[in-house]
Amino acid sequence: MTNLLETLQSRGLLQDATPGLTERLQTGPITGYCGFDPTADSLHVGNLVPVMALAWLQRTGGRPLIVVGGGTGMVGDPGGKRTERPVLSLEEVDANAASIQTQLERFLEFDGPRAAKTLNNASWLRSLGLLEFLRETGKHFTVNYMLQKDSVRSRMETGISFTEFSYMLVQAYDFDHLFETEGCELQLGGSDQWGNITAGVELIARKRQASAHALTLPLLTTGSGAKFGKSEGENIWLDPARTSPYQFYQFWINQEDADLPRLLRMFTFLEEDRIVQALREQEANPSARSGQRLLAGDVTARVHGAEIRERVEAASRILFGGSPIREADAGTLAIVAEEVPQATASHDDLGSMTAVEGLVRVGLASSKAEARRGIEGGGYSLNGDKLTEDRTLTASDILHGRYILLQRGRRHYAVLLIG
RNA sequence: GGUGGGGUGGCCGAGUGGCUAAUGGCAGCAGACUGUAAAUCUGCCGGGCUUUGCCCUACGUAGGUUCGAAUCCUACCCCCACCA
Repeated sequence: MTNLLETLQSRGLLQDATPGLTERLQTGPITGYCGFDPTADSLHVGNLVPVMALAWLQRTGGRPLIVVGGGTGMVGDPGGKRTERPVLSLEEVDANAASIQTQLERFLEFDGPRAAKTLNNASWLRSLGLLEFLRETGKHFTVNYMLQKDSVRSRMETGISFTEFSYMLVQAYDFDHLFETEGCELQLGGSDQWGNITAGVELIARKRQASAHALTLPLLTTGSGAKFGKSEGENIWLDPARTSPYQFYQFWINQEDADLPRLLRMFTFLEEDRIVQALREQEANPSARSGQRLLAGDVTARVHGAEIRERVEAASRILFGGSPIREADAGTLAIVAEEVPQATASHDDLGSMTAVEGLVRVGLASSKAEARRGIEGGGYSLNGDKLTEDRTLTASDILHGRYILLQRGRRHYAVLLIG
């Protein structure tokens, strides 16, 4: 069985780990957990880093636990926020946790001896009394210890609320609770979580004279230094209702060459040999974008299934294959129309509806003013021909009696269905 | 608590009575080049509209002075520095 740390290291998924973890792993499989924010009913691409890490934990013999923060979410993070975080009801958290679990099932095995398990910390935190907490948990920490954490220290100048100050103890309590009830000895988290995680390690050490371990994951940015996992400011979600599979696929296809080595290792389970080979192909013939195709295909298939992958690949081939869209046959256009954002218009609308209105209707522009500006800048096309000015849509714009293909830039397509 | 400095568009940061929807830079979108890449150059970049123009909203908050305020005055809130 391969070693967890070596695997994570080679996958670019290891930022830091407590010193004793290597030794501990030599003695046998470990149970590890990672917390997720249950504020949405879907994971997004940014969440995939810890998910992949948990998957590797399971694949190297461990047992992954997922904790949704229904309890910690109630305390919230007051720092820097203008409006109070909406407090979700237990039902909402449960519902969100359920849909998140469905998504996780694509990455983790929820059956068998190493079955992954989802827990909600509300179930033990909400009933926790203050005095009990202070007595059982608070007494194990000195304020001096807490003040040494970077997260606290960096806030000493500007001020930190008691709630926020205490947050690390609540998270430590989680870890201790899981240690006791699930035999969980490891917590994974983003590198910004190091302080909070080690607080849990500390609690377990003092309260139980036992050792637990921390492992942090790298903060993901693109080669250009921007936050990863967003497109035009929007999160890329796993839920097809939030981000269509086509858009999801396109997100990965559009990654830069320079990021491919990292992304292929982080977000796929492909063997190292296969990745090296793919990168070599990419370098030899970059314009084929085979690396991006491999990445996008792999991740899309895992999240949405092989069948959906076929469909979005087909649509992408048509749209980006180079042949003029006006020459596409009805079947081809039907495939495309299925996958890209679409809106409908009636035959009666034609003759009065303008291209600008069409662009707004299919969502390629958020307002008519934006659409007009975009046309002036040469940013929009209709059926593959660049729009040079706004004009009325007519019956002659309809392809195969049904479709008007609109486009922003080179990458963003949408279809207006006439019916 | 005292003294001084400051709060400007997604961020950084100019502006200190009208020519300011507000110089620059970053980010973002688009165009050219290319490979649905990067780099580079160019355009757009508060919002809306019946778009050679018009209308909203905006320079911490609330009032005030003025024909006219991001710019002046008053109060309040917050931040920073030094002092206590």
